[in-house]
Amino acid sequence: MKNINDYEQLFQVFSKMGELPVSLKEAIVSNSKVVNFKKNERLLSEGEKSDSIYFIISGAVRVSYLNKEGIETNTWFLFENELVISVFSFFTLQPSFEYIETLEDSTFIVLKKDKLDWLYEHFVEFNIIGRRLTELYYIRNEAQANSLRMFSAKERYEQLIQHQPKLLNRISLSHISSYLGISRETLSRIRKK
Amino acid sequence: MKNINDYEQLFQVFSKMGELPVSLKEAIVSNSKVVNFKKNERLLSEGEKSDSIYFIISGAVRVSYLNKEGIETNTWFLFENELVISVFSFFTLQPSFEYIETLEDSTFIVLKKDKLDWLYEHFVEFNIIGRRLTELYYIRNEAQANSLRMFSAKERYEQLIQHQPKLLNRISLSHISSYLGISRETLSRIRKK
DNA sequence: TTCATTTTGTGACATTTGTCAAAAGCTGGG
DNA sequence: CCCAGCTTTTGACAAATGTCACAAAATGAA
Repeated sequence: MKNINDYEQLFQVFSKMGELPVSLKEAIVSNSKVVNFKKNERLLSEGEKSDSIYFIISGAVRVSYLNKEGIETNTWFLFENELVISVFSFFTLQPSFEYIETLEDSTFIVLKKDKLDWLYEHFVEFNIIGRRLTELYYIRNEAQANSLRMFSAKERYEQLIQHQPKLLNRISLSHISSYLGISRETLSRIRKK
Repeated sequence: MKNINDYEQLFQVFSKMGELPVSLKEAIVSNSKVVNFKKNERLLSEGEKSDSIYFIISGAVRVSYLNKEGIETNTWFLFENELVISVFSFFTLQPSFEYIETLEDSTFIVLKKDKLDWLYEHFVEFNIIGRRLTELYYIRNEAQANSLRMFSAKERYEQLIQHQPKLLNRISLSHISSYLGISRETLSRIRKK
């Protein structure tokens, strides 16, 4: 089932971050799996530990949680060639308050955390790649926090159109509204203008 | 001027993240400096590149930027035993939109980015420490973004009292208000109740 | 202590955003 | 093609938060 070509995308992403010797590539392949999920299936539920990292070969996912009124709040949308974890749970090993769900039929490479740790240990240079990728996702996250602090609902929507237009094609507006930190109705009214 | 004892705090923080051999400790000392800043001095201004990482031995700083109306917006407050950079600028090497300013007289260990990269290169296990620290700060940042999306102004203030009460002792309310993403006046009214 | 400066609090009002209920629009399976 | 179920839009109104102007309080230097 596993096909070496499935890994080409992953290797390209990793190679941009640092040295990726063949021995490390082989170790990644032999420690991971390729899995398929249908649309609206869960990779992770609330209360579980996020013990796997997913690389999206194709498809899309959302990382979300239920706020105190039980309303879905989306914190991330991720697409092909991106990595998915529940940041808090994965890094702290504590149960997740978030869940992860596919938005489309999707194919992933999945690597268990203990295997990842094993790779970090046995291929010390792999820590460079891990560090750089963490930095990149961190920057994206910070941009989100700043945007929420700094801009009005309308401005946040305009920024999204500018910087992440593909979201609008692939994600429903109600999902986007909670990502922007506003209500469904407010987003609808912003768009009307 | 540089005293080996100045580094004890830093070494403790690093040691919690991973192996810190003596040779690496020595390399850190010989590649960094200890510097003092008075209250309200700038470590970094807008437009400059954040090319140094600061470890706070004592004191406090804020990371801030001016929003489009020219109003200060604070994104981070950092205290002793914490590390300070302008995340975006430091990781991307692009000019910073943020500035970094001391809130109190402060003492730092300062390490230039090129020296840090040299350390990462020559002590590969140092990447483990760097990766883990990046993960920790990432988690904190994500908690901020979620809080801004999920909670009302009042709730965000209550969370701050619960989780970071020391901020109230050391930081002015007007600085805290922009950190919480609300106006000075609204924070004042929330507090009255 | 005194006074200038900075920070914080208040009132009145404007604006933004949320909430609830219902209508309209869209979509995929049969 | 049609309908059930989902998503989006709309209206009316409520609540939260912002803005401006100014007053009060706190702070710090002389």
